[in-house]
Amino acid sequence: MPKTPETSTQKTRIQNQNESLILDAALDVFSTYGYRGTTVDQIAVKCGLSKPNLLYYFRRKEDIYTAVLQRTLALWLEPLQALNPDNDPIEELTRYIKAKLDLTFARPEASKLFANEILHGATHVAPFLKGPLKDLVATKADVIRSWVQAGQIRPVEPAHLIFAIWSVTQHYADFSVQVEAVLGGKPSAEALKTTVCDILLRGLKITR
Amino acid sequence: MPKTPETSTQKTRIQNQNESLILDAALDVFSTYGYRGTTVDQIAVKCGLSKPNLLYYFRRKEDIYTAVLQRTLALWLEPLQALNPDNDPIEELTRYIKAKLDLTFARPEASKLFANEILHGATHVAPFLKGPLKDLVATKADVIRSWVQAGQIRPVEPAHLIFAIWSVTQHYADFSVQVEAVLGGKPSAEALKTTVCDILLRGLKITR
DNA sequence: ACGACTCTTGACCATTTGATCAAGAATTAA
DNA sequence: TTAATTCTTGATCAAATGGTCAAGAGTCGT
Repeated sequence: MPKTPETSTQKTRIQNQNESLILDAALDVFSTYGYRGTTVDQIAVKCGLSKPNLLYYFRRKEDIYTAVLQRTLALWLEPLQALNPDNDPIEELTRYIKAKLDLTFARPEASKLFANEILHGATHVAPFLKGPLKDLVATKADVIRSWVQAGQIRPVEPAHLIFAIWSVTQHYADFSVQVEAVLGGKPSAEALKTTVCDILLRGLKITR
Repeated sequence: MPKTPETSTQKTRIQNQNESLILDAALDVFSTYGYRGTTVDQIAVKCGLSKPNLLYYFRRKEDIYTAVLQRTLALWLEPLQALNPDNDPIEELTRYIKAKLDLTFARPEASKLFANEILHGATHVAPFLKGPLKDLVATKADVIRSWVQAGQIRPVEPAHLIFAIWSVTQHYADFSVQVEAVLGGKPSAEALKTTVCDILLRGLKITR
């Protein structure tokens, strides 16, 4: 009986190589055209493989989609996980926002893919949202709450501060077309970091 | 020669009625499934007309899409247009944010439709972004700049403050699935207004 | 070199879907 | 009522697309 890649125990050199090729191409195409707007053939052309060959590595189009989505989720949790309760809150939040913006500029396709998935009901990542993401936000909300109680920052709804950081930073990836149209060009990544931190964090600083 | 609705000078009672039915249904479906994810038949079923009948009123699927998109654009400009330079800046910005959030909760489909359009390259609204939207933002950025120069609020990059307001408010429509998954339920619209205004505007207030 | 397994693809299929059209039903103005 | 116009739809088409398959090409351990 011929083994299919999915059921094989050990991955071949060629398997690793081609799956990687496919997922890279798929990220590009899915993030640009959405799930339904993407054809398997588009991905195939982009990575230089034939359509049946793609479907040899991933049985269904949906399998490609979930695989590429899965690969980006870890990337999403990472920066928030690093929020350290023992450091200065403004410094920590500044670092977090800057890390998020770095991600936004380095991997805008990942942001767009995720945005599209949520926008259309998150049918493939609902467990992720209700599980790991919810838990992580709860944990980090506690961190922010502890900063408030220690008088290190002014009172704020922790979860909504996190939402605000997410939405503003990802806005520059997801809505880049609009941002560039309105500004008349790409904003500088470095200037943006200062500007965004300013808008989001200045209200948290204790003034005396 | 039979007249097609598009070329007729005066619209019939039935024309007005059915076009409205179609566009209402189309907004729902397009905002949920995206452009490619939507079939003409889905819209037809939703509004109780036959598919060929839809295509009698709108020749192509794309015409339905642009029509429903067009109808929402005015809605988008409205609240920002009301920003009045002669009033107190914090009050004005608070009013703007609350109006935006009201829109978000009243018409989340409109927000999602727009988000989806931008996310996928804004191919149908590029002229809108580079024209009316850009102009309006420029005008209102001047208003904000004048507040800064008058010492009424602390210095801020006006365009990016506007972006921040857009992204945060629309986040609660576009990413509602994520917000609700993380919070474990729908946030209260009224509480949200206070929270969001707080996060976005507290940093602008002059402290003495 | 050989045999077993893995990889690749041209040809093909079934379904979906945007769009057309002719013919009939409903509406409207006279 | 009548005739012109507008509205409606069943039937149908062509193209796009997800997915299959058998047969051949390539790879690898021995």
